[in-house]
Amino acid sequence: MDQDTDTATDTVATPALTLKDIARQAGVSLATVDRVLHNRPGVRPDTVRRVKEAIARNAFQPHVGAAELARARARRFAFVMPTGPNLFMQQIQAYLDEMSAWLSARRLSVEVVATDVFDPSVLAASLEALSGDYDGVAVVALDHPSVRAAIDDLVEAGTKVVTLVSDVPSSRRHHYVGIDNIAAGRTAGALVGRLAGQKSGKVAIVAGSQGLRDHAERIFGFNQVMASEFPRLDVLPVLEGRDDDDRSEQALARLFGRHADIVGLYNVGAGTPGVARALSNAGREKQVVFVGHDVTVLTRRLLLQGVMDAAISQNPGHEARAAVRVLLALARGEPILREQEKIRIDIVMRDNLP
Amino acid sequence: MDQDTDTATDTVATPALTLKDIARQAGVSLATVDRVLHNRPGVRPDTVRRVKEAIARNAFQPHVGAAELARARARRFAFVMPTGPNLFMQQIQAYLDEMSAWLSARRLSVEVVATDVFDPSVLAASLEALSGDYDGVAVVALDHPSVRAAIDDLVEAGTKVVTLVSDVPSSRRHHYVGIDNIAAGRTAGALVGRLAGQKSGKVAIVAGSQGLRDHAERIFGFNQVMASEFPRLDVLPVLEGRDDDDRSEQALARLFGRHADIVGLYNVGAGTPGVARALSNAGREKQVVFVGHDVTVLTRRLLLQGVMDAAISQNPGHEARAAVRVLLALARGEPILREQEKIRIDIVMRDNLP
DNA sequence: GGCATTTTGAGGTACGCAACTCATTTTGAG
DNA sequence: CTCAAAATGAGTTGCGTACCTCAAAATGCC
Repeated sequence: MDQDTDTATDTVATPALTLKDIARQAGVSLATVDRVLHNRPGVRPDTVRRVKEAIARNAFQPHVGAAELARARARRFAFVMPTGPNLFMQQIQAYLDEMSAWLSARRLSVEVVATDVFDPSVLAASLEALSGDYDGVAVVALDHPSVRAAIDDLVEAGTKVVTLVSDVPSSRRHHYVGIDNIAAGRTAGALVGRLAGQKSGKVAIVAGSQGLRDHAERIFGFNQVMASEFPRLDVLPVLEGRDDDDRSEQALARLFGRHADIVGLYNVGAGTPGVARALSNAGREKQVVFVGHDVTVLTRRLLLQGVMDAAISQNPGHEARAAVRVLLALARGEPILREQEKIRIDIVMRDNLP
Repeated sequence: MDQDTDTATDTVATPALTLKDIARQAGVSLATVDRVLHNRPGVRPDTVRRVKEAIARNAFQPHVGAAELARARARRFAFVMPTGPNLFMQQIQAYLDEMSAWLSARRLSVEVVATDVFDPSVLAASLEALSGDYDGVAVVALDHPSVRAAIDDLVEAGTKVVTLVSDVPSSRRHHYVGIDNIAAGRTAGALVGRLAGQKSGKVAIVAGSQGLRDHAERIFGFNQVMASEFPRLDVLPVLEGRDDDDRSEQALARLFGRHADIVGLYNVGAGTPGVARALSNAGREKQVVFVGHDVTVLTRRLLLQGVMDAAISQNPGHEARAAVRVLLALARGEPILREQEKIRIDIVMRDNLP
């Protein structure tokens, strides 16, 4: 068998060391290695150093399976998410359900806590109530001082905390699983501008509320791009639809009445059904470039019909799984694969619908 | 604490059964359950049924950690990939390297076998040579009868096989990790057509070779969309650049000389540096919509400069990790999370550069 | 009904680590 | 130097599964 003279083999991973080997190398007992590994007290600093060196020198990784097996209690994670009919949140929950086999094979439990995430004090109270019972918490967080305090308390108590979809950058949360909303807004702006072709005219924006951090950030990014790259397009004042179908529809219908030269439309949040209705009632589906967020049953149909031109999307399945994996890695003390857990800004058009 | 009257908790996963429980429920011994679980011979069909029922009834999942710990030998996977300076393949390897800690914590080994994947007999021989030594093989496969036979042999021998980036649909491979190239071509077509605005004119295509399955499929999808949706654009015959910079540049330069009204350009494979050079030498960066594939150092720069308008991309990190996870799940007999392992067609523009 | 054959039970060992106890050694303060 | 406190060693148990052996029971065939 000499055919493989032009093939090379390169080993990526090898070891097979155990804690016993580390103990021997460091010249200490298993018990001491264990103490160091779990930063338990009662080890002289110098000894700690020797053990850590031995671990580093061998790039030793404790066997995940063995560690998990040896644990006394199972790990519990909580997902704190909004009540109500938000489709995107429902999708995240659906994907959590889909993981149940995966979770139970690892003896993990994930509980969904539904609460009013828009009321800071209610949300903060819900978070405080979790203290001590969970190894990790993922939360769709409103950025508010009392929420921040609640998060910091959890972290202080040793719970791993991940913010989901919406971040609280000033808190001590360990990780944020979600997209950069300014970049998402910029992307929407670039799409509206470029898909409008050489046309000039006005561009409408419908948002849930400018008080929501993610909506405000998207609008900011959108305007940034429009101002610098598409001066021929004139951005109208933001309509606030409160993510409500009827409100959005009516506001937009009035706007269409006043302006005949609208060539672009950016829907920042939910309320897509109402926006689409207003658009078709005005008979402008074909002339107006319509960009929105998230891939749902509805936006999928609108894309296929050509009413909607592009959807900016963050993959809910990815977010659900990334949040679980990050919490697990944090709890185990494993490194996080940043590349893997980063949520991308997806541009979805008709032909690359997932 | 009654504040949480409006919060609900929903448990996603619970159990904590073991094999012993299953044995008791099925009225058999542990040994018999073990025989059924690993389909070892010597169990009456009726007994098998009873055991399987007990497993199903309880949605029992063997503890992954315990199973992994109890295994005698470690699992070995091989990645069969092209030799040479293909940037995309190098990225996949880099991401495999990045997983080394993750792998060794699970006592998995991944070896990269470099070979000439474009020569069917060499590739087939490389695959045959792996037989028996590996639990799983991921291969960037050329679609050719002898390669298909080699894959089928591996599968026959009990090795799990995943095709990577390029598929061999007619083989018995267990899974394909990669994108739908027809849809990718369609997406490219839609982008070129829409970003060209109302302009009419000619569209150029540069490919590596129409003999490569993925390139041919992309071109097919591209033409499909152009014909049906952008009749005002005239697609020129495909230039073959063999993924070579100079060849691509020269061919394209000649084309620019002959046609003054080129408004769109689709680069199907590699050779992007040459394509970009031809474009700027002709002084047409601004008038021509340029869409290509993959996000590399180069395409990133071209996107930022505005020379390139969009890149269709498949995430190499995702592909590397998905291939490993799929092989592992197959080897363990775990279910595959299809949603998670599906490689999406990413549209990357300047503002959503990863 | 006796026999060979198939099926099943019972039990053991090993895997690598967490978590614990208790005895022993080392250390530093007085 | 003495003694209490701190640091460490040695050892045990259990986690849930894979994999193995050997004996016992059940089955089917003539």
